[in-house]
Amino acid sequence: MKKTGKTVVWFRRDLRLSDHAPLVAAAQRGQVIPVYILPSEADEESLGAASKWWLHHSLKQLERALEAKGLRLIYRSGPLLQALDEICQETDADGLVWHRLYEKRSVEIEDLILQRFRERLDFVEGFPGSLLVEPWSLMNQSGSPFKVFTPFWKRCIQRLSPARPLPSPRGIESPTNWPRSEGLDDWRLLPSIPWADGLSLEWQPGEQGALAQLDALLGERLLAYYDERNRPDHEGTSRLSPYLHFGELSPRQIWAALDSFAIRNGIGGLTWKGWQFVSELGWREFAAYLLYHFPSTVSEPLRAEFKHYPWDSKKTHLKAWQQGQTGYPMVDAGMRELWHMGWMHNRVRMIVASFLIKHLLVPWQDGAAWFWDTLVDADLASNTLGWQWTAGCGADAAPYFRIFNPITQGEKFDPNGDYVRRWVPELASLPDKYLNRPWEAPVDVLRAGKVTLGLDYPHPVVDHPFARQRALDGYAKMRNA
DNA sequence: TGAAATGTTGGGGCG
DNA sequence: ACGCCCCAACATTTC
Repeated sequence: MKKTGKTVVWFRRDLRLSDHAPLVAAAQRGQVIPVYILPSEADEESLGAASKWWLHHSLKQLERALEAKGLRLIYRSGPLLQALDEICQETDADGLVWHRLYEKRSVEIEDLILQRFRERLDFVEGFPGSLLVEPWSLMNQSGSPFKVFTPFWKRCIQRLSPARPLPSPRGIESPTNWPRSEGLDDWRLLPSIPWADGLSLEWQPGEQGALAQLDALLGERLLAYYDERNRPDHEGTSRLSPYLHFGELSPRQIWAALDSFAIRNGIGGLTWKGWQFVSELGWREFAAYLLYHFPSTVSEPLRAEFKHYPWDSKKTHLKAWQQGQTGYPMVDAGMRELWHMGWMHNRVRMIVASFLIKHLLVPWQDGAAWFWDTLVDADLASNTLGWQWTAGCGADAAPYFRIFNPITQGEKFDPNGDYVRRWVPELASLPDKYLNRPWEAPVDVLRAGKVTLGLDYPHPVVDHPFARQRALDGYAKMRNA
């Protein structure tokens, strides 16, 4: 092997230049060759439509940021191992670095890479950084993985290193000859239907967008987070999830930003309500942790007895849910927000998920698949945890009998009806009293609101008390089986 | 980060 | 003054 000091930086879900340990390490060695490889289906869960849209724009931004440093971003297609092999040979690189990912197949591939390339190259390393804590480094007292959030997170916090985020390296050496690159546009990541127009209005993918969003959070939003995070009618949440998923921002950067915000404003200590937001980062960690230790939970319930739940998967019901036509305004508002934004408020995610699983008895995997396809923040670990949590079959899950009432949840968390009226405009003229229960409205109220049920807006697909009882009966049946 | 049924308490209307 | 009922408000239990 010839020592060249050239290093391939394999970008994955770390589409940023700051706090990027592999990039820093590569820049210290010598010439840097940034590469993004579109994984083949055998390498990774194939991306949903919304994720593809995001990825396209995020890569464009990364490309631009690298250009400003005199670098290019080389595009290649999988299989990953082969593509990495080729690029290293073509460029004479003797180094290969990347950020670790933690899904099962990614872990396996990284092991293979280490085996195969360590003999040939001078420097081969996967860096931590996508998570705050490596999943294998944390076990409970009996040596098995945590299955409950609170003790997991307590240990996590104890373990956290106070390391500061790394600045983006300056004066990176670029190679004299650039290898060939595929064209990003040729990958056709953008959808062919005009669906993504709404996404473009709502989101700014890329590192700059991520930092702007973080900056917007650090102020009133963060101070009010504890009280506002459940209000889908307000901008109460951080909206950092897609940036975190694609690594346009690292959890360590967020942690550090929150820490210095607290110090600047003289609000420290564990009592500060702002730490509620940090615990949301904790749930992200917990999700990745669980998926690492229990990879089968992508498709199988963690609690095995749930395999016997008597699902009733009517495709018509699934479709009504997907299209936001269930006749329950809060549910439909959420599903339409999802379609328009590629995103849904977390409180509403819980409501629509509970509705699909418990009111319609559709298997949670079908809901997870729809979220996977339509969310710009679709994340295998978080999606799996979220759906299993709602279904009651996961770790630290909501008990099965905790069935959200889509009517009262709407009235409680969208008290003025702003959220429902925005996404279900055909009901906008109804008074608050009937907004979440239009089928109870007297005929003259419906007429005044210009609503004809079954025509402008659907009748409820199921009766709530009936559906609730049916779900509970199913639970009893499962336990007896 | 539930909802609904059931139980308890206390004020007020009323005969 | 008293008992009775109703019901809101809150607490507890159950799913």
